Amino acid sequence: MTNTGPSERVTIYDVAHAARVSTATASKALNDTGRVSLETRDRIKRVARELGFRPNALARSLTRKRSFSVGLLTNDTYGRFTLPLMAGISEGLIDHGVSVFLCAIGDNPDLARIHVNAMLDKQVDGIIATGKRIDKPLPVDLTRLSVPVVYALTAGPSNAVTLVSDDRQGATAAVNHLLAQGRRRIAHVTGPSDFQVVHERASAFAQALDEVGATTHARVLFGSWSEHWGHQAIEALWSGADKPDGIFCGNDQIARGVVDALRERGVSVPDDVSVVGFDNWEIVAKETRPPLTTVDMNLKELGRQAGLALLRLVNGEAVETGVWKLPCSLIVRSS
Amino acid sequence: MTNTGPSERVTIYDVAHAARVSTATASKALNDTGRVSLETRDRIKRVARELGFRPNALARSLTRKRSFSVGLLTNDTYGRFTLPLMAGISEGLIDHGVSVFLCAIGDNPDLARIHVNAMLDKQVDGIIATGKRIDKPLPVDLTRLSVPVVYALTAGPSNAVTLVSDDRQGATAAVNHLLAQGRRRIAHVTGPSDFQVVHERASAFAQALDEVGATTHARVLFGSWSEHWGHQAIEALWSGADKPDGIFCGNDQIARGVVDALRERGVSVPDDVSVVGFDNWEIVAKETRPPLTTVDMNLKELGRQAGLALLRLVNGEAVETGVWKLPCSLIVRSS
DNA sequence: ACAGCCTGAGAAATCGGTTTCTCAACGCGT
DNA sequence: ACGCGTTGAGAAACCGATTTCTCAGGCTGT
Repeated sequence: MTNTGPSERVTIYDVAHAARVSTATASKALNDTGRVSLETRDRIKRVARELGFRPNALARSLTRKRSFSVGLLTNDTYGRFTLPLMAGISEGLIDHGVSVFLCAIGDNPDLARIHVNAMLDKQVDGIIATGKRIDKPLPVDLTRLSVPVVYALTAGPSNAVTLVSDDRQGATAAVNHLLAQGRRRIAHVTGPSDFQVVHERASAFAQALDEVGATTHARVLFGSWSEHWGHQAIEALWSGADKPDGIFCGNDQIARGVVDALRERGVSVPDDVSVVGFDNWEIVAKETRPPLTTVDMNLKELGRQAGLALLRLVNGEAVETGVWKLPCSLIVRSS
Repeated sequence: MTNTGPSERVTIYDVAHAARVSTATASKALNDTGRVSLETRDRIKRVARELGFRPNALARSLTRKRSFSVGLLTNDTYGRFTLPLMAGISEGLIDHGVSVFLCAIGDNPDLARIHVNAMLDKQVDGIIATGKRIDKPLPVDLTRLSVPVVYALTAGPSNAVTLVSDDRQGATAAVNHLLAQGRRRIAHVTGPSDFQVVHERASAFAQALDEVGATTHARVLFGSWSEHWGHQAIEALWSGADKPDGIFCGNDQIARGVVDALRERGVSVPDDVSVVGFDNWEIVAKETRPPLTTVDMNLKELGRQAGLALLRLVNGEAVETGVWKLPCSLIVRSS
């Protein structure tokens, strides 16, 4: 029963011959197109199944002018954002028979160019550009391509579809959670002020406090995206009077630093101070003691939507351009 | 100067027509094959350049029976291993015009089957299977495929090429580093005992100590791959007499927990105790206080080699089967 | 001057499908 | 019995390359 030889692939000619019809009829039968009697259609399908026929996607793509593959460009080397996104894209597209070429281009424009050209040569139906931050574009111009492009978590031109998480809504949910815990002296320890998301989150933070009239104790501290900065911030906050009872952090690493620093000072989380992070990077959030309450950007869903949006563009369907903000979810743990 | 219309692609017919030759001659000229006069060859190449001709890879693949794309299968959802590997594979293959289909299959056999079929339909030249651990296979059988398969960081059949990091060598380097610091009472805090790498590292640990006759104080503690376990292990070690002055950890997360726990006990790292981790997961290792000395598995290089090995198999070249162990590097930081 | 070889180039087949066009056979209404 | 529309199926063109085969013309040797 061993499969001798390199198992020559079964072509549509083999199927047609075995079913005693022409390849034209075979093709029409297998694709449920054209005029073929039900009887013949079934017979051909049965024969195809028996022979284990699998159409050569390359040949099909050549005439259909659809390769059923798309390119995914990323400059995220750690994969912290890319892989969840990728998983979502892949999941959303595999149902439509679409596969994904992944290209990690870093910040190298030449490498990016090479990869984009390779993808275009392979006739990708479209491209998804992803990055780490929404206010910087990838190091390559994708606006003059002959295929549609969708941007996710990276800056795109205004006439394109760009998907991002709704950081404002996420931040609001985080602050409202702190308020619901009865916290009123809330600080925001966040990343570098040249990130657009930093401003969005900070502005939502301020507004949410404003709405309950709790602005008196509101403070925003800008720094870096590191645990180290979380420590420093606590040092600064605890060296003054009016210590906060709630801290909303710009990401989980900062939150991790904040929680660790508080513990080292003997401040109990969440009894004395409640802390909320951002990103739901499980490897950090779950290992923090106590596990971190944080905002999840639903990257997988964002990826799915990006994939489906690209598919609609490929099919020539109308798609609303501009920035799509997808909701974040608050993941409540013990902090 | 705007690009009106969907910019019809330039085909080899256009080039041939513009250069007043047949497509046969054009093809031969552009590929530096066949018999074409130098003069004609140059003219055709010039025309092709002027027209911006880029051959349709699909059409080319159809006759050449080489798609110049390979599939990458992974069950690693966080991308901690996959993305560096991917970057290496991609980097090694792009020079050869080969692109990579990435499929995240998790632990779902059906999904895996679907993706493998999609890749085969798209005529991938080969497949690279990657995972998180070398003693478990992916949830799909790749042994009866019509294309070559290379395994990286996952279990493969013995007659295939499997690339893994040389954990024994890496662990030896780690222990020797501790010994070079003058440490003699060394413990090994590592992951679950049902991981093969855990045994390899532990065995290398024991052997390295044996060679300098320092086995008296050698202890191996098995646990989980978490920071939490690092804390617990320190608690256990410090509750007895004969506390270690050097700790080799099974991964960076454990090491992170160990270092944090030591700091909380007022034990100085590295003055009182030296700690070495494993993985060089920078996001953990660099943020540990002090930054972690750790073993890097050189995953990018491993990926590059996996890609090149696959390419050789695709080209029908002889490749030594079995397990290839690639060296690890010790990254010395301050711990 | 003629057979034989080499060179450069094109015609045509091919890869594995899809799609358009054509056509024979059949049913139906009158 | 005749015209007409419908149906099922095949022949052939096509997608965009590569590759084999063929052949005219020039060169060489005797």
